[in-house]
Amino acid sequence: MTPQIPTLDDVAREADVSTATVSRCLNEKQKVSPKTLDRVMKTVEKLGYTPNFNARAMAAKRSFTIGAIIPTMENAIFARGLQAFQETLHELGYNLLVSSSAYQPKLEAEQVRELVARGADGLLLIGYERDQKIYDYLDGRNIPTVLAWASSPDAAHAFVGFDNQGAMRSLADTVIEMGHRRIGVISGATNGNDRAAGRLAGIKESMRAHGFDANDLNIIETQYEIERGGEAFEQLMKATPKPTVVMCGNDVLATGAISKARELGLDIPNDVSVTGFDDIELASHVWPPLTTVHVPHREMGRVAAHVLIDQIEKRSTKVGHELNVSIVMRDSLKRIKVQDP
Amino acid sequence: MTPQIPTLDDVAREADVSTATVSRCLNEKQKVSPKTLDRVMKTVEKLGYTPNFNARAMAAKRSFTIGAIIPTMENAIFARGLQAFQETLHELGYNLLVSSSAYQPKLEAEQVRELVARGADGLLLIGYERDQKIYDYLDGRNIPTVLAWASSPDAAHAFVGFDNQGAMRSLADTVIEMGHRRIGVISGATNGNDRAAGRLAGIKESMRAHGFDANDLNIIETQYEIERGGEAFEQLMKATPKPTVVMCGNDVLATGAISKARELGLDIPNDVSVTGFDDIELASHVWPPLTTVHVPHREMGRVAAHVLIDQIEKRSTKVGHELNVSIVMRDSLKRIKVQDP
DNA sequence: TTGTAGGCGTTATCAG
DNA sequence: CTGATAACGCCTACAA
Repeated sequence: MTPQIPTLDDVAREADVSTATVSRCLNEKQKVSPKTLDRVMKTVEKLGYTPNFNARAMAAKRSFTIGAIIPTMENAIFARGLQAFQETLHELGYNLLVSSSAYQPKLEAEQVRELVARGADGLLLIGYERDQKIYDYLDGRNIPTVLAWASSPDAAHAFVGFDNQGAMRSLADTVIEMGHRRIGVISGATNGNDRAAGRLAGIKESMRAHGFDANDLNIIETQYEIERGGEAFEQLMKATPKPTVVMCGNDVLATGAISKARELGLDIPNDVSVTGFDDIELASHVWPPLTTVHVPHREMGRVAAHVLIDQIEKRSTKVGHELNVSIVMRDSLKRIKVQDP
Repeated sequence: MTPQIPTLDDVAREADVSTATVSRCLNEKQKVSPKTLDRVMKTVEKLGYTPNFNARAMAAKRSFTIGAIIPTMENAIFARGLQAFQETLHELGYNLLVSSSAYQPKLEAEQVRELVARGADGLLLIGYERDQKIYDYLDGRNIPTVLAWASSPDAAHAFVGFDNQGAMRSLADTVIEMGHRRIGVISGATNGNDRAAGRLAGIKESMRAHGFDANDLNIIETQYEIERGGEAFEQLMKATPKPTVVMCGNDVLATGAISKARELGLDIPNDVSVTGFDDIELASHVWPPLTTVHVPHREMGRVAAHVLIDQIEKRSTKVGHELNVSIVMRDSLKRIKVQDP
C-alpha cells in the first residue's frame, strides 16, 4: 500500500554494488570506474531515486543551502536583488531558502534559528541593526553571514550594500539646491530599520548642512505600503503652507503619494514635487516618472552571493562592499523659485 | 577552536535525564512530569540548544514543512496569496519553503524533486498544466499536493482557485457590451501556462458568443513584465484602425500598457480603454485606475493551506475549491459608441 | 514517568 | 577502484 521510496540501499542492491559506491557515483564520479558508474546511474534512473536531503546534510555536515531572511515579499523592493542572489548561488552549486520576517525582529530571530537548524551553510540578512544575541548565536555556530542593503558601521560582519544615509543626503542636497525649503518626509518606520533610519538621517543632515533646522521637516513615519504612502501624503498636504516637495523613504511610498495627489487634485510636480528611493521597475512607469535613488539591486545580489560563498569555502576574511548608487532625475521633481519657509 | 553546537545528548547529560526524556519535553510535554520538564527546559535555555532539523525530520519521517513553487517572485501577483498561505500554515504548525521556477517547466520539475528530497510533507503548485511525470512522481511518494490559482479540469488533484477562462470571458462580455469591437489583447505566454491560456480562451469565447470572429482579435503574447506590456501595447497601436480597447492578461501588463500610452500621447480611456486581471494593490493606484478582475488572493492562500494540511493529517479526500471572482469597474474602461470593426 | 536501543538515509574513513 | 562500518542527531517503540 504505502509506496516505497527508493533509497541508496535499493540502488546498491539492484546495481549489485555497495552503498558507498553509489554514493561516490553521485558525488565524486571521478573515483569510480566508468563501467560501474554507468550501471549505477542507469539503475538510479530506473528506480527514480532521489537522494534524501536531510540524511545527506546530516552525514556530510554540509547542506549546500543558503538561507535568506528578508523583511517582506509583498513588494518588489527585495525581489530583484534576491533573484540575482539566487541565480549566482545556483551557479556556485548552492540552493536558496527564503523566509520573510514581516519587519518583525522577533520573527527574524526565529527564522535565523529555523534556518540554522535546517543546516544552512550561510545566511543573508538585510541591514545590520538587530539584537546582538543573534550575532552571538551565529558566531557561536560559526555560520558565515552577509548583511545586505546597507553598509555596516563596524567591521564585525561582511556586508554588501550601500550608504543609505549618504545617498538620501545627496538626493536631499539636490532637492534643496532646486529651491525647495518646505520639505515633507514620508519615512519607513525607523525603529529597528537601519535603512529607513539612515535615509531619514540623510535628509536631516542635508538640512543642517544648508543651514536649516532639521526640526522644520514635516516627517511622517509609516509602513512600506502604497496605501500608507497615500495616507501620509494626504496628511502632509494639510499643513499650511504646504510642503513644496515630499521626499519618500522608498518608491512604494512615493507611488502611493503620487496616486493620492491625483485624487486630491494636486498636480505633480507643479503643485508639489515627489521623490522616491530604490528605483524599482515601477518607478519609471508611474506618472509622472519618479525621481529616485538608483540602487544596483542585481549587482548587490550577485556580489553578496560571492562574498558569502567565499567565506564558506575559503574562510576568507570578512569584507565589506559598498556599492555606488546614483540619483535618477525624472519628472516628479521640479526646480522652483526659492520661497520663504 | 570549533565551537560545539549542543545536541540532545548534551542537554540530557546536563539535565541528568535520558535523551528520550528531553525529546519528550520538546515534542510531547504532557508525557513528562512538570518537575523534569522545567529542569530540562532550563538547561535547553542555558545551553542554547536548537534541535537539528534534518535529524528530526529523518527520525520522525515528518518535517512539518510545506513547499511552494511559484512562477516568479519578481512581481506581486503571487505575493499576497502566498503570504496568507504561509500565515495560515504557521497557525497550523507548519513552515513554508518557497522557490520560484521562473516560468520554466524544467526548473519546476527540479524544484519539486528538491522540495520532496528536503522532506516536504506537502506541496503547493500553481496551475494544473505540467508534465504528467511530475504528478506520477508525487503520487508515487504519496506527497499531498494542492494546485492553486486555477481550477483543475479533472478531479485528479485538490485545487483551490478560480475559473480563469470564465472570469476573463465575463470581463470580455462587459467590454463588448460597452460597445467595443476592435479588441487588442496582451496575453501572458500561454505555452505551459494554463492561467494565461484560459484567460485568452475566455476572450475568444466571448467574441464567438457575441457572433464575432475570434480571429479578428489582435493578440500579442509576451512575458509578465511591465516593460513587456508597454512594448506590446505600442505594437498594437500601430494597427489601422487602432483597437478601441486593450485587454491585458494581468495587471502588470496593463500597467505597462498605461505607462506606454502616456508616452505615446494617448489618453486612457478616451483614446483607448485598458483592462487588467488580478486586482493587485497597484491596480487601483495607477492612473487611470484599472478595470480588472478581482481575485480573492488572501482567501485562496488561506483555503489552500487548510486543504493541504487536511490531506496530510486526516488523509481527507482530494477536494476542489472554486472561489468567486468579480469584475472591478474603474476608469480605464469606457463605454463607446459601437463602430464598425 | 522514565530509560534503552534500534533505526532513519547518507557520507566518510579505512582497509582490501 | 570498491566494500564494510562507524558516525550524524533525533524519534519512538518497548521495557522497566
